[in-house]
Amino acid sequence: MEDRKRRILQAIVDDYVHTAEPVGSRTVARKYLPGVSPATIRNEMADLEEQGYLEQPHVSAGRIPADRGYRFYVDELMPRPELPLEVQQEMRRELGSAPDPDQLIYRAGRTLSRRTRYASLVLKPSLRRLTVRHVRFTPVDRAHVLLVVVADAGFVYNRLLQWSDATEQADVLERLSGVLTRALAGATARDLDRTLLEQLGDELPTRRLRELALTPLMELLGQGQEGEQAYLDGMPFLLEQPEFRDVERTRQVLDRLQEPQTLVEVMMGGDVGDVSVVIGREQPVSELQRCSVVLAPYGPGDRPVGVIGLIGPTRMDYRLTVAAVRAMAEMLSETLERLPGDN
Amino acid sequence: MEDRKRRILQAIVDDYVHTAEPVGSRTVARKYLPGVSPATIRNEMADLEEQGYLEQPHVSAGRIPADRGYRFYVDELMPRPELPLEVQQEMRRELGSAPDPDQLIYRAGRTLSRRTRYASLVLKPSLRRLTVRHVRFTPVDRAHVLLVVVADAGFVYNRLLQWSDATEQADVLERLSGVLTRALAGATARDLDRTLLEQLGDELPTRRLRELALTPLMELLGQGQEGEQAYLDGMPFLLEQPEFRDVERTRQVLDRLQEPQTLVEVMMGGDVGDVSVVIGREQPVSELQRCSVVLAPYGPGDRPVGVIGLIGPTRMDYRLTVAAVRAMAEMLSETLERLPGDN
DNA sequence: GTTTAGCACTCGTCGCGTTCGAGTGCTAAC
DNA sequence: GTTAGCACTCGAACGCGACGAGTGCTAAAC
Repeated sequence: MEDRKRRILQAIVDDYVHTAEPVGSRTVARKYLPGVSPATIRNEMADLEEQGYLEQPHVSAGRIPADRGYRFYVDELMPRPELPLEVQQEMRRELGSAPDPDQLIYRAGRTLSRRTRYASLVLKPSLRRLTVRHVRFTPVDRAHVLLVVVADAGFVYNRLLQWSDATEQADVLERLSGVLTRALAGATARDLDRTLLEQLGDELPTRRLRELALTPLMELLGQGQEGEQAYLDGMPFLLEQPEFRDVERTRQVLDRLQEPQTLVEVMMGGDVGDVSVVIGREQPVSELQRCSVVLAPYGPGDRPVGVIGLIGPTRMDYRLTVAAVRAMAEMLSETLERLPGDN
Repeated sequence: MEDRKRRILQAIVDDYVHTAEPVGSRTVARKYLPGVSPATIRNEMADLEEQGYLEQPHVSAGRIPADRGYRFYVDELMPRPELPLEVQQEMRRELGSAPDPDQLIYRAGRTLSRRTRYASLVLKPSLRRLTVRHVRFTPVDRAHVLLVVVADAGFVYNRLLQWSDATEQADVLERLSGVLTRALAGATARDLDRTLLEQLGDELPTRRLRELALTPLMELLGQGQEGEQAYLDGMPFLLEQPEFRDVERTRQVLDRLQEPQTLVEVMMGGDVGDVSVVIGREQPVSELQRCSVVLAPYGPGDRPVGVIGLIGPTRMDYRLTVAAVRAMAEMLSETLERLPGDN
């Protein structure tokens, strides 16, 4: 694309992102390309529209970026995403030290949405992606045993099991916990093929134990996509955006967004590597076609285990959101590696 | 209040709740009191307004109930709250059996909001209100220990502790867990005065252990109001209500409602006993003055440990919401007592 | 004394036509 | 290839009148 067209597209995206008003040729000429006349810009804009980068809400309005325009902007035109150092520090402070990783990722989402004024998404790592540290069967009352699996970074997964004579079997449960912890510690779900677990089964005294204890454990370890947990935070920030002025349309979006299934679907749409941006219709969920999502994987060290991100109207501040999501994913990963920090 | 006035007030509330339109004397006469002329009704309505039960949006509109009108309705006029048996069964089915109590209360909120189309509130019991069943210190990695407290009904509370040489001290942690569990099992936070914990301290080998282990445990057990956790679900349902047509006002309400602090505050406003209804301005939070809240305590057996409820516009269907909240609180309490149920 | 018919009055909503202006595309000149 | 000029489009804003729901008051009826 010729340089002037790029500059015009960039000008339109920049302006539209901040004003939410269609941008006319006059505005572009005056504010962004003082050397060029509106008429020239009009010609270029007509070209850009024909190529699908821009669209016109109606004849007598200016242009607004189309999905393709945003895509080009994000890939080629956008200034390097950077967050003011002070904002970064504030985010880090707000993230602070949480009492446990669940709280930590929850706070990460919260801070991210507070700081950017878009809604945040967080995907909690499923046990499948983590390394098991500890398995523990704990009697709760006569008829119930709590299975607790502690994983990497201190993520905890519980399951309450029905169990007759739980209290009498305290020592059995104790031994069971020991055996399973020794066997599984350091293993990821991937390592745990049937064989290993069946071998384990042999170590357990009775067949009954095998069923009661091993089956739910395997379920917990192998839980599929329905086991993924996702949080959404900062919904009300979306209402600040003029595109959500229309309550009926907004309701449909938010309705869909409160379905955990949708969140998981949306967050699975990112690349595995760095920050990824999914713009408007690139997204599979039809109700969210006017929204964009910025996602980044996080996890202790470099191992991505979960996803964190932001969702907003396609007219979102990509530079800000990409910078913020990247920064937060990094902070979160760091913190998860160092774990709780001080206090 | 004379019978006719009561009937008129009831008619106005019933009608307004369903239509969201101010109710005129003609409507009342035709639909609810066919024997009486509109003029008579007008006189009565003027009285009711003077006494603060009704208000008039503007001169040429009908009347709508004032907070005081709703209050009288809820206390005296409302038909006995009852949920169709099939709805109750559907709710019970949806609540079903959850893998752990956290999931259970989450689902309870979700189902409650789905079924009533208002937003649901759930207050998770703080450890202070529960009985301790099990205390467990689990090494996670070299530098961290996870403190897990299992309480009544299988509620789980975690805290990640910094700890040097955690792995080497596995057996110490093991013994520590045993000692503390034996000492604390069956105790509520109330029983745990300083003395008991200090006695415990004597049983621990080193002063270092006392600090590392006991301090966070005491914190966890005694955590005050900031330790309360609250969930909000079904926000988008509120957008279906015509009073939330105005985005700006709605944003303020939702903004406030996403503050966990607010939720706790709101949910602490209920009575301890049965279902309680807090109407409009009776509520301390100024942004929620046009909202009402229906709350009920829940807990295993008859011991209330948490609160569940609904929030909606003051023009909410009190009969439905009271019935639903009551039913859900009962189901939840039952389930928490019986615990996970089958599967 | 209570109820009701009649009536003048209020006031918000809706539909309609007008104006205004931002922005465009096209044409012709530079 | 660029730009000035111009006719044209069309949405937003405004004003205006008609409409109608609903009221309060008065006076008559019960």
